[in-house]
Amino acid sequence: MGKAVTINDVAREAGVSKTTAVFVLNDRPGFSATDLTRARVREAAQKLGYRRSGLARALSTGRIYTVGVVLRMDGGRLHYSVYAKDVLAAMARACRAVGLRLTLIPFPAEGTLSVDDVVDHRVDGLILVSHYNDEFARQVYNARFPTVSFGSGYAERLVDIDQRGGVREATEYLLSLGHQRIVHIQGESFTSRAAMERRLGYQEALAAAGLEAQCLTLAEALDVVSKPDHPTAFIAYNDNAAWQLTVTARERGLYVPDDLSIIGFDNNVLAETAVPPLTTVENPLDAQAEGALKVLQCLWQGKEPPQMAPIPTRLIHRQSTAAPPGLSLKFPQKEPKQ
Amino acid sequence: MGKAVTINDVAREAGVSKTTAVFVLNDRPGFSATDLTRARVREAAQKLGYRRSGLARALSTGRIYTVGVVLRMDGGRLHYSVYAKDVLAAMARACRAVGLRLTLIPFPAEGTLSVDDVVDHRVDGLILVSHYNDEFARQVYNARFPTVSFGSGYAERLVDIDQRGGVREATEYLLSLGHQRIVHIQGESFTSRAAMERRLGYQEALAAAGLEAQCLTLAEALDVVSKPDHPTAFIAYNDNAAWQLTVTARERGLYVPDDLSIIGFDNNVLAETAVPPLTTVENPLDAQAEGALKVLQCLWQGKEPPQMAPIPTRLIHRQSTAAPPGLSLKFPQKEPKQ
DNA sequence: ATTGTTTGGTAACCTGGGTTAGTAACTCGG
DNA sequence: CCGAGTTACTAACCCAGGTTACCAAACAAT
Repeated sequence: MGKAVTINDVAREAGVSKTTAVFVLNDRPGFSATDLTRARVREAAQKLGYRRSGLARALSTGRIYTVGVVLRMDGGRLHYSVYAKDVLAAMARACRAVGLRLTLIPFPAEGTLSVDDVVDHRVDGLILVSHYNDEFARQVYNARFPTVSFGSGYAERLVDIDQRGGVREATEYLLSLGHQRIVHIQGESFTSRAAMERRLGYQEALAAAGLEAQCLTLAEALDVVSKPDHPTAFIAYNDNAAWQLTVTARERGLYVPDDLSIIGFDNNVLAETAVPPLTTVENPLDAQAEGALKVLQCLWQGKEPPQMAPIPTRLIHRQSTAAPPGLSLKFPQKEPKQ
Repeated sequence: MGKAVTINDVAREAGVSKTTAVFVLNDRPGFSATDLTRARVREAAQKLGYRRSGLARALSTGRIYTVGVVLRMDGGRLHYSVYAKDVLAAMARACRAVGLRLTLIPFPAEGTLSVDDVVDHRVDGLILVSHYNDEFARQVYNARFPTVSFGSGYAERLVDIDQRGGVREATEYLLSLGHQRIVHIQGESFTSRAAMERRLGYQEALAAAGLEAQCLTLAEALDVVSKPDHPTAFIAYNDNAAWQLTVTARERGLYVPDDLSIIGFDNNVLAETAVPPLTTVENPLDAQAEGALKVLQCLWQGKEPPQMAPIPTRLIHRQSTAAPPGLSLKFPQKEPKQ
């Protein structure tokens, strides 16, 4: 618990000025010193166990090398838990890769944050995830604080994945398997950007195939699946909905994928855990996190960041998709039941 | 993007010294100033949009009011995702309540962290969660850095819940319902503190009732449940295992709780989501988080923190528990099948 | 020998707050 | 009206680093 060793202690020990100690330890380009001097400084630092104060450094350089992630941490639904953890993990990896630290700024369950709250967190920039509060976002952007929106949210400087393209590709895949009656299970917050984009992707694909689109809520879909002439394929807003549908289908005596094809979205642990494992659209969180940091880095350099193209997704093929029952006779994939 | 307003700007604008400005804005007790002076300083600060730098403040006070949470963020299993998010949320709430910030220090998937890594994160103290690396914990403790272990982990200054008591109570509840054949589904890492404690709680309760204990892995339990003379009750290491068991039981044509009682542990979103919702032992993460911060606060004040008593748990009654089938005739709870 | 240039190094000041030790001016009791 | 106490305020220094501007000595070129 003794006093921390400072650069002054090191300089004194090495018998040089503070400036020399700083320059040697920072390998400052253009600074010349004899090898002997360098060695002496390094030895002194080593001997005293010198560790420089990131705080003081941050104060004089004006950079603290930390980004704040604003994230709703309440909200108990299963899918959001998994998403929040995955986003944080992706951000943590991306930060680590470029030598940044990460501070969690939980968005309160009720009320809101103010710019002052946030700035007091001592961060160089902000990543807004799922804040569900455009007023807050507007404040932060207005304060000209380096900020980027992650996924759905305030539209300015938004780094998002290609929600629409992902669902379109998934829908096209179902069409290519021969499905004609494909239903979309839409997100609960119909108006959220992500929910709208995903629905649009589905609608575009069906329109291109000349088929009629049908969007249901999860509850409606769970209901429809027990009807005799249910659709042959569902494309869900996320993995959780897809999973719930597989469970319900199974209870109704339907086999996935033999009787029913289901595609999810996110490719998170739920998709792997589901029985059968879900075919799903990958949500490239790592790429998205890297993209968000790139935008912040632009802002720190004073450049206006380029408009980011939506990050491409990828369809992950697992066991929840197959040709529809009618066609399965032509391409037999299972024993006919009974 | 203009230069930030400093306390000096405020002082100049108000026509007072920096000291006066600082003292007025901090409401320093014992400092006397006329109301006029106070008003002038406040107005100047308001007018210029002054916001004090937490960084500079931290440098001079030596406290940055931030705790680091060391947490493994990889590890894809569903239950861990939920747990990690819940722990972070609880820590975030606890920190917020006492005016601390929270920095996430992800424990790398491979390799380890060093004390230097961690100290560079500019935190006043550490909470070690699920680090799974005692060597790292030892290093940090040896460096005399204010640190507390959250849940399982290095034993020094451990803040934990009453794992054993929770399972004991749950087991006793099953006994009180009349169950005689109760099986424990044990955690995958048999040697982890939490897994051992929970198993002990189960064993203690059965021993007290003069019954034989039987501990199985989840795989074994899923297997056993399809046998004709399966046990009538299971107490699982966590909600996820309990849930998987309900799903499997359902597929085998068993109804929960009529044919089978199941209790989980954690009371997280999985327990609520399961069908039927799980009776489970509450994992009081909020209390645990508050406890961990209390320990840190002791350390900051130079006091050796008292040994924390395990935080009591609570049995949450939901729909996955009932009297065993044999007794249900005496206390009819369902229509006999067939 | 004189001048210019490079090498090696340092004093002094900067970041933006917090704190200590004082000092003038006013008030009060005697 | 004189000393003691209080009130109102401030100069100077601290935190632990980073930076600027400059200087003396060594060396090179004229």
